[in-house]
Amino acid sequence: MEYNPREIESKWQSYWKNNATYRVSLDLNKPKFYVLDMFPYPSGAGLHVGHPLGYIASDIYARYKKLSGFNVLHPMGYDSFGLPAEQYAIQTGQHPAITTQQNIARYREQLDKLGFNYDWSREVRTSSPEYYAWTQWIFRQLFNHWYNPVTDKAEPIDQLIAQFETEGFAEEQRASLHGGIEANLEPFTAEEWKAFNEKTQREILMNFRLAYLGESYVNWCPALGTVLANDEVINGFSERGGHPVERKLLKQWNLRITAYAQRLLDGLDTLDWFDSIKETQRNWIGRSEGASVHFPLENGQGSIEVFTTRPDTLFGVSFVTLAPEHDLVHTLTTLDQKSAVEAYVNSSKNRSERERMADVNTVSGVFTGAYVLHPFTQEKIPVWIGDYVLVGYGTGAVMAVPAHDERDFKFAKFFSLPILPVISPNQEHDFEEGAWGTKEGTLINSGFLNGLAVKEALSNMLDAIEREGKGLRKVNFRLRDAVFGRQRYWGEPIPVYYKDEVPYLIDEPSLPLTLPEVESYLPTEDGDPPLGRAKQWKHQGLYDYEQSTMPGWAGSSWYFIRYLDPQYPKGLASKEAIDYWGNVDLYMGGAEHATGHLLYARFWCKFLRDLGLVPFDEPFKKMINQGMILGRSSFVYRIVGTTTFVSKELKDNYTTNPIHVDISLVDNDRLDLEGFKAWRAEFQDAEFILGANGEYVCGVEIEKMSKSKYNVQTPDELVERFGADTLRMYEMFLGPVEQSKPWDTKGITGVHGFLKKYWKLFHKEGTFEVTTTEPAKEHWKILHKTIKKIRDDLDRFSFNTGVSTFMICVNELLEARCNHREILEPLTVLLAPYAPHITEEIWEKLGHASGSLCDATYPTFDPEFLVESAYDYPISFNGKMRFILNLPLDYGIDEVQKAVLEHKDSVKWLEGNIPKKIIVVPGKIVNVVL
RNA sequence: GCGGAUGUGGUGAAAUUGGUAGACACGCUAGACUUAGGAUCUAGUGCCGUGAGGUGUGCGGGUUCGAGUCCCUCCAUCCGCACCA
Repeated sequence: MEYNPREIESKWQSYWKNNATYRVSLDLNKPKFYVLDMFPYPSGAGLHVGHPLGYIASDIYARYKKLSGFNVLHPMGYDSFGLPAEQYAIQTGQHPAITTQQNIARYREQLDKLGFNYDWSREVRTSSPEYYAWTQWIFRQLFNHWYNPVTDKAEPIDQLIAQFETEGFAEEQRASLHGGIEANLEPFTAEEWKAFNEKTQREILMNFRLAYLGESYVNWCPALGTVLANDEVINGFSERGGHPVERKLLKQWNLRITAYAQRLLDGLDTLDWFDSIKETQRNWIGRSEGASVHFPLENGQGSIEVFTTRPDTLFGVSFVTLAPEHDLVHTLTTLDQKSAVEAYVNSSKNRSERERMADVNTVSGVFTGAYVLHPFTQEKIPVWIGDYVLVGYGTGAVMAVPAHDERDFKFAKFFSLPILPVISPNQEHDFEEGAWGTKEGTLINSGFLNGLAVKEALSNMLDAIEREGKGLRKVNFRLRDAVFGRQRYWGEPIPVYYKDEVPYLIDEPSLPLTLPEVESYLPTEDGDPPLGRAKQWKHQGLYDYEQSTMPGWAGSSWYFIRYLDPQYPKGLASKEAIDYWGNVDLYMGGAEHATGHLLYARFWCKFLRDLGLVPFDEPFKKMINQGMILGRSSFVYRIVGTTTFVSKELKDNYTTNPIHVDISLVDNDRLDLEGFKAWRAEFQDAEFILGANGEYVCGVEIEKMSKSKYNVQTPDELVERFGADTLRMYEMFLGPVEQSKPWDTKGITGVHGFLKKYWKLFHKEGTFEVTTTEPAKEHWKILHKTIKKIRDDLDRFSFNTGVSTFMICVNELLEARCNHREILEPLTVLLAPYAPHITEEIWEKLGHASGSLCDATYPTFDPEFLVESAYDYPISFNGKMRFILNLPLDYGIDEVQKAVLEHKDSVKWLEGNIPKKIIVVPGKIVNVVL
């Protein structure tokens, strides 16, 4: 019987489905293991070979854990809200729910063909109302909680209200707040609080809520009619569609992720993730330590607060710069400067992010006419405006020290402002040429800091600032609060309605607040989001609902919890399920979510932890990021002005144009000539100038997979031709799973050949035949060597070397003509995670008529079988290996040395010299030093 | 500019703790069986050299009996961030 993957695979796929082989349930007698794939967005294009790479790796690992006695949770679902379905709806009028449903069906079909061990009874879809009811529920909690900096956790807003009613809001409490809470919030007494009307009270509380309505600059994309997150904007263009993006001040729902900045940073140290991702998150959170310092206005009307990481250079301040959007710009500008300032502020407002980014080197700014006083010297310091200062970072104002900061230097040079060195560099430096930005040197011109090294000056100055009430030590984060509203249709409705323009939450029993039907998915004529078209959609028939929907990352920020108990009607998941399954032990997915999904999910997890809803602080303990699979495009070379195509090696003899050719017409870079002519009408009369062997050789380039480049490889055709087991093993064989690599089917025959050889081990002249006789020592050795290596490779996620190990094992067993059941049966279990179909078939043929191989036990390694009495020592002379010498392993160092020197080949390499030293590492190597 | 990663045959790669560099596979070369199968089997295949041998892990140094692996300098490529005070 021939190995027939198509027959075997459909047989076992139905078996697994009919017997619910992969369904798992809570089992307190077994240790749990949670393996999770980042769930896909079901796009219309279906899966290409890049998608399953991570799924295959996690599937192998999940099966390995299962066979090792763990109760393994391995679920799958769909991140099914998103812009593409909405765009499609705008073009065609088809409801996004229908498109999404169709795409999911296609994904499911493709996934099923690859033989994954997902427990599909646990499927979640972020767009289903049963699921997003709980996404909305979490929003309610965020709205109803604030971050208490004293206890360092989220607490019910009712507790804060109770405190306001008894104690009011004191200045000291205001000072201790952090995490984006408005700095200009005025203190009030309990009596004052009680006297406020409801609207005022709610406005004050909005400053504390973790989900809050706030005015902020957003990335507005006019073409898409929506706001985009920073990570959805690439160089001033939308990630999707490539439309221009501009800055716009908008009232938006925000999540106060900044309250969790420190915890998000600290948590990274506990995670088993790649350093690159952790480092990216650290940079994104961007913690910097320094001080906020007040510069009193010359006219006595308040002060400008700046943030600096270099308070040691305070005596070198020659001006203060405000961001154009800074609140004080209008009040402090003098009459003479008014028109110049207004012109500048307006021009920078109209300058999009894109333009500002494009010319980083252009200096622009304007003098306000106002002055502040230096906090220590009382000298007059001019106040300027410059758009190199960002309103969203620090206080939106900087103290400019041109001698020691490159940007301040450029600004000072451009406007001929004074440059005052306050650090004497420890090497040659010209202060006319540039800033001395490093923290090395000795303080000069700096009053009480003179003579100190920078480090000492820093701490002295910080002490002085606090002691003299000029400011405070402060930690600043680059991280901004996350905008939580999108002007789109296909997302979770935000469970809020408005009464007198004040937002109120929908009651918990009324959730989910489902999406209304609309006749078009475009923004309204008035510029309202698509939900504005649902005129009858009102709370209790009276009050307008919020018209924004949640961003794409809302549903994906907690889906890993829903899988634990996906149908639970009374909460995110039952307590028993959460306590048993806990957080994710292995998370598999792309590295592109480093600053999006992975940060938001960690934030929500910490919040839910604060509420006591989950017992863990981090959602994903270990993560592996699979590399991207790139396309391998093929080219033909058309001689200009003809329909003649020339083989690659001859193309330089002609003037040619390269043309992308569909990779299905190319095998090992050789073009299928007839197929090419039939491919497109314009090529039907094509003629070819062939190269050696009468073949047409195509050119090759590595590019992203894309329809227009004809280089998309879907898994379907490969599964059809070679089977899922071959594709699974081949994707693993390509290289380390975390590495990006071009897709290339060249090697797939090698892996397919391996499975055929494995099949051949059990068959003699077409019939299944294994012997129950006792295997030879050599056979046991091959098996246990393989068990050890396979387990080691799985434990370090080295799937590519695992495949090689199986190849070596099967080659050796064929060579040794081994068909002993005692060897081949454990080998079958060992291989099962990689190739689940063929091994099930063999398992059945081996006589396990009932039950699945999935219930077997993974073979364990017994070192007994590998014990050797002798070893092939590589003998080196001066570090160069010269010959192999087989010696007993119980030889002592002296005996080894003696044996080496007595060997006939040693005479040649000694060249009559007496060795200076002979290094013997028992069981490893011998090195003779001459 | 900052941060992270990578650099090994014609190709994908392996070498887990400093110990035989190139396992495994593709491709290629030669052969066997056959005559259309995208099959199977055998042998060879880093480079130079007929050979003995020499040489070889981006470049240049260093540590070591011994370096792909550790240290220093430089180069190249990829990814992320980027006026962050």
